Amino acid sequence: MNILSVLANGVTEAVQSLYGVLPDPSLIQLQKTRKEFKGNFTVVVFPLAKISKLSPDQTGEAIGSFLLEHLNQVKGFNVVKGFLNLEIAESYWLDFFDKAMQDEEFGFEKKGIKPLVMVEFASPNTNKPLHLGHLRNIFLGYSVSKILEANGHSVVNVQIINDRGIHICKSMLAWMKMGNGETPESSGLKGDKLVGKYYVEFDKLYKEQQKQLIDAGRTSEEAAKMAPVILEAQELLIKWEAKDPEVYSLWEKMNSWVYEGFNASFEKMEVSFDKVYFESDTYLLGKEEVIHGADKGVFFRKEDGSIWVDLTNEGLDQKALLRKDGTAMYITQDIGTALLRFRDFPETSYQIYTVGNEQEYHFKVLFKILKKLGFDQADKCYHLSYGMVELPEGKMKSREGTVVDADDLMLEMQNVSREVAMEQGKLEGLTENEKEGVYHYIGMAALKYFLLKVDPIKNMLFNPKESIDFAGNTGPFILYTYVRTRAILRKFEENFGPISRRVDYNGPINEVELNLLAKLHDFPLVLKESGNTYNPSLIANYTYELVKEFNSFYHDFPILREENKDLRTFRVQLTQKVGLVVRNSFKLLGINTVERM
RNA sequence: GAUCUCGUAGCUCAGUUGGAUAGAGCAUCUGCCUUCUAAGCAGACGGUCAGGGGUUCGAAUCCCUUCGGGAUCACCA
Repeated sequence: MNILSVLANGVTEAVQSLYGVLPDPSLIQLQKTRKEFKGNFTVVVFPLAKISKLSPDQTGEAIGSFLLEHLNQVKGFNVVKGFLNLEIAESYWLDFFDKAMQDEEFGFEKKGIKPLVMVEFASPNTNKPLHLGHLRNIFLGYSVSKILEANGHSVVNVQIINDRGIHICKSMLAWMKMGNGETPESSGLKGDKLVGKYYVEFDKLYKEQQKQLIDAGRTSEEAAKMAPVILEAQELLIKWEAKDPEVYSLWEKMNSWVYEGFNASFEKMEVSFDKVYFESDTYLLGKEEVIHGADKGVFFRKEDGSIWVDLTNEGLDQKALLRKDGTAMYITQDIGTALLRFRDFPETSYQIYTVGNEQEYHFKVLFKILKKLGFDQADKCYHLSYGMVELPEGKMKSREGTVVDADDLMLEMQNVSREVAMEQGKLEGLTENEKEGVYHYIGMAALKYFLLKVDPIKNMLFNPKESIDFAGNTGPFILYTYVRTRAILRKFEENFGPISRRVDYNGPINEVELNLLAKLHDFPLVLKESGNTYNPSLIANYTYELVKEFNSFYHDFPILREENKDLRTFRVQLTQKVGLVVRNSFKLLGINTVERM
């Protein structure tokens, strides 16, 4: 049984036996003892003093004595201003550590004991390359998926690619007009970059034409509607929907370039998907379902033929689902996608959509619609919303060229990492290839940790000029500590053979060792909490605290140089376990560890 | 205008269901490498937890209100 429940039960018994009242569980408040006081866990006495009708300090003393007498895990206590601080016996910590040492998957639930969860993330449009905002999305979604898995769920990672619509037609049109048959091979450009380039070209041309129209006396609204290129793009979309062979094959060709580019980026990011959905496969299904819903009377038709849903009873608005010309909208395809997923994975318990917080309203509406259509799964759809990544000058805007390109940033991180590593010069003996691998991993650790350590719901700031730190509360700092643990273990094994998984040490334990054990003790709780709240930042911050504690230990006490054999082994075991928990935590964040740096 | 969300040190962020004297990193300053990797450790400096009111034995945390930033409220995606 967990020590916290042991203590809670003990306090309950104490109150009942001392004061004859069974206390409500909410009155038993246990927390970790603050550093400046002696003890490991603290009982907040104030609520219990109401039952005892004695002063908090008297009550604390009485409960403390009771626990000392009845629980062998408690070896001492003190009462300070209404707080009962309990000291836990070393035998409890050592026993815990012995169990943890034997549990390779310490803190992890057995995979698959909980129901299947679908996690959607990434979900790019095919007309633009990936940028920093996507990185936050992708790292967040991937990490949440890993965390849920560690909490015992089966998980499928999916993404929906918005591969159809006016946006890709714009790129296609510009390529037809100005591309001269350019391909990724002929230009040396990554496929997504090439297609993105023509999207920008389109926009330039479009703006020029609008300006001419405005100069000729049109309003800006009129100009936006009548510029020749936009009309051409719309025509292209209609041809596409009619599956015009020429248009369709161009669309297929350009999208395939984009996917090749995306896949190269995903590989660098070290993420993967179990299934990819395409809007072009789901929008017709969505249309059908909307029409079906209108026929059933779940939705209603306006005079012009457009189809709407009325959500005013749910506190929302009316929302269009199908245009008067019968074409699909953004939400139409989302309905279709959800449907397809329910069919593909009927055993799914939760569906998690990792999408930015600007779409909160959209998902509220979507889930209500699915519910109205009679899908019970709608109750188990969850919008994992996250804040924007802002630049010092505000939001990233592609039109103003202030987007931070994902590939560029990843490359930049690797470069910085190389520079720092060269200065340190600790990688002698590795081949150039191995070194580049290390630089890459360190760079990705810096980037991923930077984006994941912040609470997802908050907007966060990225300052390109300052680049991402490698010291302090950062990925590389944590990696560095991991590498230290690895070096110690290597040397220990060279000299003394394999490390035992049984903890035979009987104490004493010094304060820093105890802090480390207590931190390790927290790991399963943190993992559970981060799973319940879909929040990787809890893992990130936990890992940082663990590593801080270890560095302090490493600095103050000899490990390999410890002469007492039993103590040396204990400290090496502690080192090993810290290293493993760091590595596993980083896995949950989607970060790979390195052996040297 | 309505709804949602955020506001904690110069900057970037932590702060578990309300608990003790609000914590880290960066930046600035000071020590510590012939001993397990100094991308480290230890210390100093730095706060009206946006302002005001309320609930409570106790509030950064809950409620009300004002101010400030962001987002959303399309037959755009």
